[in-house]
Amino acid sequence: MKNAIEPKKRKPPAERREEIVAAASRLAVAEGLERLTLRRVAEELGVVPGLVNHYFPVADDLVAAAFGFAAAAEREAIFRGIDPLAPPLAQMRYIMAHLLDDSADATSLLWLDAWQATRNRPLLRAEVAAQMRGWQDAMISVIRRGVAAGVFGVADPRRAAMRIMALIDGFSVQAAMRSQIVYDAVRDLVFETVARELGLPPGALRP
Amino acid sequence: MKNAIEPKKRKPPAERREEIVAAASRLAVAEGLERLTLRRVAEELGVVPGLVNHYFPVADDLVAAAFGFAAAAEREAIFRGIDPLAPPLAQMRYIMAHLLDDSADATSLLWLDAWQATRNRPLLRAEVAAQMRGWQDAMISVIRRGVAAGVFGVADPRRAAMRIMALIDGFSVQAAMRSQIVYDAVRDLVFETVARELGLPPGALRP
DNA sequence: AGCAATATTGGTCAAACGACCAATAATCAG
DNA sequence: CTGATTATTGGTCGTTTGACCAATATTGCT
Repeated sequence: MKNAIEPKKRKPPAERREEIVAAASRLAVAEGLERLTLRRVAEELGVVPGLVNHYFPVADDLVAAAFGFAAAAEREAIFRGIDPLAPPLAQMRYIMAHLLDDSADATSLLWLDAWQATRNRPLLRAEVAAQMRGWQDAMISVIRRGVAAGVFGVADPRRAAMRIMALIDGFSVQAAMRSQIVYDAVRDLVFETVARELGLPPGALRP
Repeated sequence: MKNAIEPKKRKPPAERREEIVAAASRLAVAEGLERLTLRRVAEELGVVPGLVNHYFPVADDLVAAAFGFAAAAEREAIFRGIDPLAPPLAQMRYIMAHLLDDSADATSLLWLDAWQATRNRPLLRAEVAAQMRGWQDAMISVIRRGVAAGVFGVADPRRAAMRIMALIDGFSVQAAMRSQIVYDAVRDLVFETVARELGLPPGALRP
């Protein structure tokens, strides 16, 4: 019984690092990138601030990693829920439903934080750009499948995906203002415009 | 010659207050809302930080006022440049050209800052909401004029304005990422979609 | 002219932050 | 088993921030 309060435990570096990023990601989603500090992450894990600083000598690295973790996790969760055997229209409807869900609020705020913070954090900007590319690639492949199946009338899947993502970005801004009236109206706009972009009838994507 | 360096001058409170807000607005546009602090504003004006604090005992008030000033100034500058005798289509094309101009970068970044900062600043959120309403109202009246003249095919001007503004918000996000390729593609999307929203041919608004 | 009001100064204060560092102890290689 | 490595601790340091305050000087009112 050397230390009755807390035995000093040591974890393999890779595991500890992942643990830190996960905690930081949780904090980022819950309270925003602004409040993501070394001290808060350390407190969340029950370790000393210096330890977090040991793994992330530059704080911006941690912010970028936390955002990347959260964004990738959410994207993968959505795409993991897709039935690969479902028709492309159903797949697209599933994606849109989750992106424009009421529960997407926290994610929208996180993205908004990230876009703003890229202004002064080059590392975060690279990570945000990478995550946006990840979304775009995923969207492109879904569109391609729809085109191959003959249900989407799209000439250039890549450009269509870019336009759809831009629309959803605009939706995130509205979500941040928390005006339910605007929120619903813009959601309708996104559903309609995306449907039109894919050569579908106006209500084809609405849940 | 009591003080050879700087004579202590006193200005009428209203004028001084306006001077402070103007300086803060300048700073907000140039460096972002993040770097808008009492000290920087004071330095910009050549006064002591305590003086700024005297006029704005709560710093959030100054941030909200600075954003409101900048946003209102830009909006009024655009609408003042509109020829009231020009046909509605030309008016709309003028507005869109200025909103999606390359020089709109600084403004886009300011709005992005503001949207993000509403998360923790209720006063700023109210100001942002007010400015968004201002834009929406201005847009509605232009649309109404076009509808009255029979050149815009719009059923509900209010909803059309909301949708158009949401599209432009999405464009601001892309502008913040500074990827020229995406930037141009999204600009095309906005031009096309707004034209479609107003019942115009696809290229009607492109400059 | 004299007085009240207050704009303006100059300074302090505590809080929070990232960065840094020496000391300790757990882990692993030889 | 022994020594090298390094994860982890606990603490300091300088910076920046918003807030606060007493003292002073200017303005406006009577």
